[in-house]
Amino acid sequence: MDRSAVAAVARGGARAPARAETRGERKERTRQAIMDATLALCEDSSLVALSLRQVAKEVGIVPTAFYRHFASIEDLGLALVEDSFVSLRAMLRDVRRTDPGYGEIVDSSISVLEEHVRSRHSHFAFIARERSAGPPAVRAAIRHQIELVERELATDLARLTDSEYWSTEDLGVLSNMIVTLAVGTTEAILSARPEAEEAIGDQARTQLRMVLVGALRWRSGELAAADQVERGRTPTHQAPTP
Amino acid sequence: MDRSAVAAVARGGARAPARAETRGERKERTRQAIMDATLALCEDSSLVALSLRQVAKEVGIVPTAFYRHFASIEDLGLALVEDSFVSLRAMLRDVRRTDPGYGEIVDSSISVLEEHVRSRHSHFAFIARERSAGPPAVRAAIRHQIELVERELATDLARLTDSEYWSTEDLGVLSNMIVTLAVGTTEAILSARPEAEEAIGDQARTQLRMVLVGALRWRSGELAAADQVERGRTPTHQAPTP
DNA sequence: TGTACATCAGTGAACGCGCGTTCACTGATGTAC
DNA sequence: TGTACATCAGTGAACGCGCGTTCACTGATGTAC
Repeated sequence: MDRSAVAAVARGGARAPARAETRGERKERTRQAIMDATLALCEDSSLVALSLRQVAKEVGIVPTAFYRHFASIEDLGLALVEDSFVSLRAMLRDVRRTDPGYGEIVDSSISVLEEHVRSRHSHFAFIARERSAGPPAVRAAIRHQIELVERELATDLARLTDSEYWSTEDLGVLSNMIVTLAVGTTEAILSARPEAEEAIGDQARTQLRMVLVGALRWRSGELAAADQVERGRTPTHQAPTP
Repeated sequence: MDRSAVAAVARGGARAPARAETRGERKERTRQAIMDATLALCEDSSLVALSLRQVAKEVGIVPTAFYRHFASIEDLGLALVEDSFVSLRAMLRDVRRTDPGYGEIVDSSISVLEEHVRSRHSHFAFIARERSAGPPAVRAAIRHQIELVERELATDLARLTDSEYWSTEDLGVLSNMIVTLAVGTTEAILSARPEAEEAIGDQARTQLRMVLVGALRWRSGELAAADQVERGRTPTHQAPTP
């Protein structure tokens, strides 16, 4: 008896394709099935708790067939990092596509985040989870990718701010903060019940506004802003002394 | 042959105690040894990837003796959450002990964070890691504790801000943002090489200042601040229109 | 203080199970002629 | 177009190993009298 889903489909068992697949196409499809199954299976634990046999069983192949595609679960994890960051970069592209002069950067950016986290749920969950819990190589790969995103955001911010007031270093610090908040918002959306999602989005919008209000008042290399913070407890509504 | 470290110590094998331990004291010591060993073992993976036998071996007891102390690894995890938040709350106490009028809240708070993350390294790493990767019950417990901390911080902030400008809701949003940044800083310290720690602390200080500058300019229920952000790209140095 | 019994932290054998990995294999697909 | 051979995705048996959990046990500590 043949219980292999992949093999069954290959022989036209389900939705018979008009044209027979080539060997390469079928292999690619199995590879994708392995990656999809893995994302689903580790959704509520972690890659480090997942066995090759569980994955194979979910896909409908024999455990040894796994090795035709990946050398190990860790290797598979690295491929999933690649895929997940393709999703993340698609999101960044959408964020940038918004006209930055339109006056609603904050609202639209968070909306784009919400939308992508919803539609690419498992990719974003994978990044958020394995970032701190994955196998060492996977963790390192994710951290590296996030660092790249941070640097890109810093150069975006450089275009939007006055270079007279903003040092390269402080742009990096601001970029890091925004990325940290985005990661936090993503985690919140992922772990919240669906009806709470809107509230989380609103919170994120408010946070981003608070940060940008601070950013506009910021002047690198001066203690004025910091002094202001620590001197009074209510807004002074005065211009900072240059 | 007896290779049980616990048993050996109990019989005075190492640094013989002046007074014989009671049965209860010895049990408590083994319990602590289990918790310490677990923190050490899951340091670079996760609780979900840890076996009862690994823990028992590390402690020097037979696997079945584990059950005298915990019903399962998950149960042990919940005990570790308790312990870890004792460390975290000790940190919060130290943060609050700083005179809030002293004018260096930011510097001293981050220093206290750095200090505690260093000295209670494994507790903070445990929270950061299992928060998103632990067994469901452990994850839930950590999220609950963090939520409590967030609410406490919100009431602290209420005392430091002008209630005319700040709604309860916005205080919660600000509190959530500060906690998110603190978690991010903790993760960064934990995963950084020691020589990079100072730079991370400086970054955290700058971020907290940026946020507080924004917070002082914030006025709940008004769009003024947000409009400001989106209208111009350079600081206007003008008072927000009320 | 001495004795008899209860408690219980830790032991050790045993169980059935899922694990990663090896190996020789099958048979459809692909290719050279 | 037809044939002979090569490739290789997936198979299935087998391995030794570590797993969680059961069970009856040991012997030091604790307690009642």
